[in-house]
Amino acid sequence: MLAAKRMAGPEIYAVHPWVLGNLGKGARHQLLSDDERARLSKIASIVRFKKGEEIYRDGDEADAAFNIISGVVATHRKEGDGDNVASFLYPGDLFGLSEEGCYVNTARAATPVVAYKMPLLAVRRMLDSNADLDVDVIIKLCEELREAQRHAMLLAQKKAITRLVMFLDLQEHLKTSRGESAPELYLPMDRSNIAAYLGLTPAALSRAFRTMITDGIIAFRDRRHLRILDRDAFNRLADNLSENG
Amino acid sequence: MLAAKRMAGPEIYAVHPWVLGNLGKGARHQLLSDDERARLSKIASIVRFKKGEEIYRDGDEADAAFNIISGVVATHRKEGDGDNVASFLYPGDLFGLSEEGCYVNTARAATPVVAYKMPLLAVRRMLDSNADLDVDVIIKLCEELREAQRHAMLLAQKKAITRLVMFLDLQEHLKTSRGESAPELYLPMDRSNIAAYLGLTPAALSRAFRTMITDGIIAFRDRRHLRILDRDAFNRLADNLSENG
DNA sequence: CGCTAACTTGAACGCCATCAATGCTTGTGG
DNA sequence: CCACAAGCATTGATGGCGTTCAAGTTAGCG
Repeated sequence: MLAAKRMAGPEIYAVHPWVLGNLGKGARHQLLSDDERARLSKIASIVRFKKGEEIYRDGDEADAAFNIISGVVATHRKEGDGDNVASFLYPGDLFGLSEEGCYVNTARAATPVVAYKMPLLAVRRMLDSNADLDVDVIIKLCEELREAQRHAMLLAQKKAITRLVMFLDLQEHLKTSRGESAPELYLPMDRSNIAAYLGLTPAALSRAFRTMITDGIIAFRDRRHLRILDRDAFNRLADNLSENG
Repeated sequence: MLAAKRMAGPEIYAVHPWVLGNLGKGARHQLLSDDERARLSKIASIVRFKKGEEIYRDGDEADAAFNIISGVVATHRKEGDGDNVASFLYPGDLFGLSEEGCYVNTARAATPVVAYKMPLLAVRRMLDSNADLDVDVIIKLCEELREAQRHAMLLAQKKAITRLVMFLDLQEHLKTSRGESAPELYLPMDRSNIAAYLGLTPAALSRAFRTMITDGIIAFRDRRHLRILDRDAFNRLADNLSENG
């Protein structure tokens, strides 16, 4: 059901770190040239995963990197009380590359997923012989770094609602950075996945949603589509965060 | 009290990401060649900061990068309920580089600090004209990324003691990666800084310490030096985390 | 030696985890 | 297309833990 794509092959999107300072109006750009995509597609194969299926496991030998075509992947890490979600990955994202030797976290399909699978060895050979890709890797790493730091700041919040607002805010930025302008926010992943990302139990997440619904700040059309009704109240919560009133 | 250094100039240390997979026995290596250090030292000046002093502030125009000679720097970010510590930076660390345009967090001396200050423009010129430094930047970014992800996983823990154990574990790895083998752990920063890093209040941190002391797991010589007495109990807590026993 | 800031400790409250039961969706097979 | 089953989400009740506010103590520094 994708819009027809003339050009096949991996697509890696990222915001250019030195185009904008903050996560303001950052749009994501295609990092790969047509030539690079063509060469990558020669060594890539298309793989499919059912929702909930494991793509790779913590400790497995890292032999391939993945580039998402459609769907959402969640990377997990088992810690103390169950496993937490370290990141959500969307179409255009690349994962499985940062590791050498063994994967350091577990990747699982949060929705049905279609992806390019590329043998790590071949990718690394390309990187070695192509200085241009170095810059791309740096850009991608910067993006992942910023996201990890945002995630940490989110998790440092003490109240469930605060974390949820930061999460929704982040999702909105992702949406606009993809160029979508729908008034609704789409949350493709399960509640339990969101809860794990927020460091909460599903029950606590549900209550936080309920509170915001009762206060008339947000409304759900169905379990995955929500709309922000009271933008002022929402921003008041969000501003709390980035500017500490 | 540093060992005499024949060679002056910036030093940037990092673990090589593809020497070891995990944070196992990873030792940090000097990334810069003597030549690079010599050239960097030409554009660097030495600056000093008193404990608590602000090095740069969120939103300031980013005009310089810093390389720590001695002391500890904490990067802060103001969020919802006060400001949290995003990272601690030690001698050999480089900071203020990831940004272009404006600093995205506030850096503050957690102890008295001596550092090299390098104009960003000059550093960037060097990077552009020197492909070797690209790899160094990638290595450094990988390291920061891993650390940010560990921080997030730490913050996803629900109990104060769990977070504290993960933090102490991390400090131990840092110590061994610096090649130190003292039986004591040295915590140069204030309690309030540690609490902010752990996403806790100083009160909660104090209670977590007290519990571990009462249980005979750790003991303090003074406020900054502690020793792990019951390694088994400590590891049991730590293993809890990475293996979900 | 006294001051100040940081740390610790105490008591009460509030929020989230936990456990358990109900209700809703989704996917499967008849 | 419908019925059923299994998983997921919500809701309720309770208890533990961390926050909060405040007082007392210690450490660090002039």
